[in-house]
Amino acid sequence: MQSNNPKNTQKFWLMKTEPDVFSIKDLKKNKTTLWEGVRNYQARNFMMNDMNPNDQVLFYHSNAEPSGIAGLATVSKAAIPDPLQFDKKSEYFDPKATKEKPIWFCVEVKYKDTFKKNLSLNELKTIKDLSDMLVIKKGQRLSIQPVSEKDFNFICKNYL
DNA sequence: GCCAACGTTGGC
DNA sequence: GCCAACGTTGGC
Repeated sequence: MQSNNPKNTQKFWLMKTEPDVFSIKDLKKNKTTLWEGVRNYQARNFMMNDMNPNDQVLFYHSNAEPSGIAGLATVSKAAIPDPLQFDKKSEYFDPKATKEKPIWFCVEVKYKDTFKKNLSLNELKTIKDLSDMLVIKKGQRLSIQPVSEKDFNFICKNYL
């Protein structure tokens, strides 16, 4: 699969996770994790086609109190077939997937940093410089979203 | 726990 | 290929 973007360009992302399931603390403890269980084609396509090692990630807690950006991570490995699609016992098992023709992919993500204070969704919505971010848009459910370099840097500079 | 918004499925 | 019905996400 050919990417629209050159492989050597560093890109920026926001990745959502429910902290009850897997939080920035868990990532810090584990150092790296496979971003398994994504079952949305748009999010899959980002991982499969556009995410490369060394891309930077805003680690976002959803369904949290409060929801918001909790940390930083980096993409440490390019996409591989999501092992859970082959695991009959997993809730992410997909009977249509085969080893020859996997359907779902996941990247590996590595811990980088934790925000001293979560940058909550409420606060994000009030920041004029970040008004283009997808995550603040109503009804935006995509669990992996592209972030502009400008927004990424602004957040790190002012809120980390 | 509610429900708006969105994605997916499947009948036609 | 349309679209109604259903399932899921995720803020609140």
